[in-house]
Amino acid sequence: MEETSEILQHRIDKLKKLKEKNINPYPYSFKRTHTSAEIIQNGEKIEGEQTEVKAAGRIVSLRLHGKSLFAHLQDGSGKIQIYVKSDEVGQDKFGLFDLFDIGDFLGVSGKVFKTRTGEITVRVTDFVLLAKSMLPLPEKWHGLQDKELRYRQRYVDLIVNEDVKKIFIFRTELIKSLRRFLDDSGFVEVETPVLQPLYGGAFARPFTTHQNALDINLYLRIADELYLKRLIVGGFDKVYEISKSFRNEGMDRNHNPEFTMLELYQAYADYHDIMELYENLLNYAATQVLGTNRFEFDGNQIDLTPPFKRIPILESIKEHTGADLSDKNEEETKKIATELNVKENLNRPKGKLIEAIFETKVQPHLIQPTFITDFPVEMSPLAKYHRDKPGLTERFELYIGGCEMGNAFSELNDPQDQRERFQQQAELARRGDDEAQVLDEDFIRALEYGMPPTGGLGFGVDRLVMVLTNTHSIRDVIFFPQMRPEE
RNA sequence: GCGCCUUUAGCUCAGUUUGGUAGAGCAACUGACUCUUAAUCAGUGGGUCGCAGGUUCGAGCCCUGUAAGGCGCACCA
Repeated sequence: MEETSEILQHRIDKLKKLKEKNINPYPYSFKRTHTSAEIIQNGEKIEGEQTEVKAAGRIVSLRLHGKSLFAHLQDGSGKIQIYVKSDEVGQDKFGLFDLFDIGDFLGVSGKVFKTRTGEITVRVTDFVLLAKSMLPLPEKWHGLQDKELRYRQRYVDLIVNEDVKKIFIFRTELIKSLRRFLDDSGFVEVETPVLQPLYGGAFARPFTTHQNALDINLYLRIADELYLKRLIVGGFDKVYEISKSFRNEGMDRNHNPEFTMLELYQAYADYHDIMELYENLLNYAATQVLGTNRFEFDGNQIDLTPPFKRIPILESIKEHTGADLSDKNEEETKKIATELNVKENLNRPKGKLIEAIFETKVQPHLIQPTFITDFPVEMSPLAKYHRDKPGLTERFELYIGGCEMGNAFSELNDPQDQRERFQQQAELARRGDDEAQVLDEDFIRALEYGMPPTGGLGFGVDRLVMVLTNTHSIRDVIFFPQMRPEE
């Protein structure tokens, strides 16, 4: 049997007293005339007038003065101060505040006035309890600090930490502006399966699940790519999807097992066209949401004015290390990696070694938006061979503030080549790479019907939100980040 | 996976070089107070010190294990 805490017991007693007074602590609705923000916005205009306003919200502060009181009500738009006087609402009714607590929802009617200190306030003539709160809110000036509690009980975090809500509203506005740009550019927003019989389009371990009706195992998608390209085959010229993907891998401040990706595909375009599209998309979205295309991330001023710098990956390595890897074999590349003091596992194919050198020696320096292009073919099984450079593909990644912000290519549309790339992946899988991509016969069949030349792009929306809001943990841009269950 | 750190009242935190009756502020409760806003004033209650062991006459503190979380590294398009 659980012992009832002192505070909870007080609230249970208050609830009982309310019911004895025939007051429903959980009534059904309240007709507002104004939000708190609207009252404050129109405050000067309606102040002193006879117009009655009705507002509602959660009591977040309460200052009792015997026969009068001040409180703040918090609603979705902000906070509004209310002033309640015993002789205006009646002594009995005023006494109800003995049964109210910070955290309760209240609906009030009254006229707007300005206090001596200049704050727009509702002088309450009537009020009604809208919902009783049974648990105390965190303390008023330190708020809720404990990260574990903030993530597990995001609802409390949102009540008491104003900036948290701002980030999530920013997130929504950003996604809206991304949609607006793509919609206005003739892209069609589509939906493709989350539950897939095969997974593909990225290197990652999937989550698996089971469908009872068909008695088959299914995977939660790790990317939308292969289905969106099927739609290009089907005759859509420009498609995009904003959706959750799921990767069964480690979690840290840049990775949550489920995250939001935006993928887009454009027929008759190559990766040069996609670079242009992407830099314009980012410049537009940032300007729409921030009001400017310049912002601070991690102590650096970032400027999103197109065009972004473009540099092939091997040249970027040469620039930052002096090492020219273009004509080196696996053994020589390994030697160079060792000399460069790259501390990662070096017993890997050349492509992986290049990646490792790039990540440690180049990536941290890519502060201003930079397209890194022309990746080795073994790292890019869904990208077309480079039209002039053997062994490389027409692929780019964007980096901003040292963070990877997307991946794109001239999409491979040669079905025979695609089959060979899948077979190479199968070889990697046999050698123990559990993130190698699996052969998708139906996807190859789609390519065999013919896919036009196509440029495609995918990027993590969460990370874009992080960079634009100068946030350093993905958990701060996802409402309910993955946590171990309590107890 | 490895290393470091955190865990004490509803919340934010103290708790000492050297183990000796569990502390503060806010929140709560009682009373006073009709323009306050960290309201003020007087008083009161509230603890399985994450959990389990160990050392000790005695552990919030020392030791071992364990759980959750954070940070860094590794892994990871």
